[in-house]
Amino acid sequence: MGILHNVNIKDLARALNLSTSTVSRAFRDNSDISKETKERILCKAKELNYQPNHYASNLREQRSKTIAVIVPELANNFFSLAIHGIERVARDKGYHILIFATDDDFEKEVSFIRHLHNGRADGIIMSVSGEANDHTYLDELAENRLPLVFFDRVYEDIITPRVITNDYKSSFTATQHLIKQGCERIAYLAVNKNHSIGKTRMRGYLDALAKSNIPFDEKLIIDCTNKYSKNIKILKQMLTALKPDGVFTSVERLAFATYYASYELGISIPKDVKVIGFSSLEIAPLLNPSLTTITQPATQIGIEAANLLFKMLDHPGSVDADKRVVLDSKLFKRNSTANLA
Amino acid sequence: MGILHNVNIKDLARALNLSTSTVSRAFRDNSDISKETKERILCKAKELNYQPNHYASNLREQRSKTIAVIVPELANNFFSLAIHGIERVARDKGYHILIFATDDDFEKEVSFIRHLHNGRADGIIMSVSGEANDHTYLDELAENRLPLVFFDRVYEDIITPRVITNDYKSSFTATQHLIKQGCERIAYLAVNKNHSIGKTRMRGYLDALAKSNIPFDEKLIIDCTNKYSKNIKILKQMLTALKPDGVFTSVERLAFATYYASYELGISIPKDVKVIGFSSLEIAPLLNPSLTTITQPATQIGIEAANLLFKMLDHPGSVDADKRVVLDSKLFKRNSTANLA
DNA sequence: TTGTATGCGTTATCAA
DNA sequence: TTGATAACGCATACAA
Repeated sequence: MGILHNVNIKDLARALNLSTSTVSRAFRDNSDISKETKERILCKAKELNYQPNHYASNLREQRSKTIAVIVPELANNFFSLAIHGIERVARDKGYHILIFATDDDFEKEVSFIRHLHNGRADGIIMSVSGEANDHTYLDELAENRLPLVFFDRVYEDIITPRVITNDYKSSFTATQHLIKQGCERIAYLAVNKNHSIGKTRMRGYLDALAKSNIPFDEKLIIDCTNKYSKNIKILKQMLTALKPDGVFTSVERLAFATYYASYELGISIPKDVKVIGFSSLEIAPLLNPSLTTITQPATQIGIEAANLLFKMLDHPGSVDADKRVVLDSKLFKRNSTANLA
Repeated sequence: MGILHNVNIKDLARALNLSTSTVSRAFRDNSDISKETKERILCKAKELNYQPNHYASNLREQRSKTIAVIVPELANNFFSLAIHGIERVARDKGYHILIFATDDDFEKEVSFIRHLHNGRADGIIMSVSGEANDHTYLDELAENRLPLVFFDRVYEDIITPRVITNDYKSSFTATQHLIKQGCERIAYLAVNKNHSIGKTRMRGYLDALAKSNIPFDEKLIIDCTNKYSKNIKILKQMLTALKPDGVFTSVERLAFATYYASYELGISIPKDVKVIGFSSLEIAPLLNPSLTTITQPATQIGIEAANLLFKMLDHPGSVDADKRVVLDSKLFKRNSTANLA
């Protein structure tokens, strides 16, 4: 390793007997510069492995050409795919992305957002952590906060563009599907009942029950956690005590937990209990039994969110603050909700 | 949105009737400054939401406090977990990570690496794309290239610290396991036979066959691709034409493809063919049938790689260039290799 | 077409 | 303990 003196624009200029401004011009498109000198410069630059210093450029130009992506967690198929979509758009635009995981910790979220006002990112794409807190901190920054786009998990009362799916409709459809397959005691599994997404999805569930005149049993609404072992305990308890014939999980992870709990208890899916869940798992067909899913267009959500942000960056004012893009999820019927009767 | 003039150190200094140097000192630990002024400054900073400009600091300090992570792909459980490990260490150190996915494209890898010599990152942690190419470009940068740590997929001939698993041993064990379960015609599925990891894993397979006096049939070495549909075609062809009784996949994705192909052909796992694969899938027990895996300590690999890099950054010269950390993978026997006889 | 000079926001050196 | 000043590497306005 040793001394790390990367060659800078001065070195390059000296090596070419040119001024730094001329060299600088060779790397920008619009400036006046003769073809030959430009080629000479680019050639020498390659030879010396010159790379314009990112920090100096950004400081000078007052923009970073990077966008920050804040998500609750990374080990999650939905967010992986969404980030992938964002990354594709960003790359096309010559931008980089900086990823932050809040681990569903509100403090971290606030800290990240505040921190980002140091010029490190030109804009933010975020899926929020929770909303049991006072998040008006976003409004406090309002006058000069960074361009911000929400996706999937949003704060309803913060007015900024967002890309979401039709969670109410999807939940309604999912619940109806369970009912059609013969379920009458359907448990609803949520991680955080107060989360905007948790609430919306639950409304769909409740309304579907009502429409089919199935009485609502509050005990069947189960509040789970983010801890695997704790969830298994909760679910085993739930499955034995309440004997549901259907389980609707509002989050992918809880579908897996339901499988594990059922295995341990010797409860058969779908014979004893049918399972449906929101999930972006690509190998859902390979599960035992294959899992019926409501699948969000995760990559597309990322793409739309990025497009929205870039529109805001490229043409300030061109995107209404209350703009919302709503995409449709898709129901994939598989064996975990098969009617064996 | 509007004008984005973040408050800078000058604004803050003016608001306090102090010089910028004094203000700057308040944010550094070692400098002399009176307790009261420091508190006054920090308080006002909070009030005005002042964040030291990241680019200016980095330009001035000549270090970025970020490390770059280069991986072949992101939609991969192993790399997700490894990145997670890296991120944990980096965060503790007050560093950020910048993630780059090469999509197994060697050109991109070269371009990323070159690009990173613009001061954007202080070091690089990388899992390489392929090695069918001339990658001595890394050596060309050698004199003043960034501190670099390889993990999992490495270039054998580039001398830099690395964190790997004992792939030879794991493959040997995996193949032996299949043999013990009664397999005699074991197909070996690789994505790139020339890849360092592909080669090492294949040697383990070959030696295990030899040790059990099972003749080696070259046709059973299958070179697959990164395209799902193409792989399915290759595997269906292979399963029908060669009738293996065991399949050893050197990459997670190929195990899934084998499942799909078998489903489509009506071939039963594990009755007709047993399957084992390298995989970091956490829900392997939920597959149909549950998948026997060789699982690498992915998160730990990331942690070790990051620790190594930070050691290099903190104490230049303290890590030998040929340092290698070797971790053990673990074999999880499940139903995909069950002996039903 | 090319060169000179200035400033982006910060920190370190030196002087007060 | 605090302040003035220069420098980090680059890009632009302006001069040549």
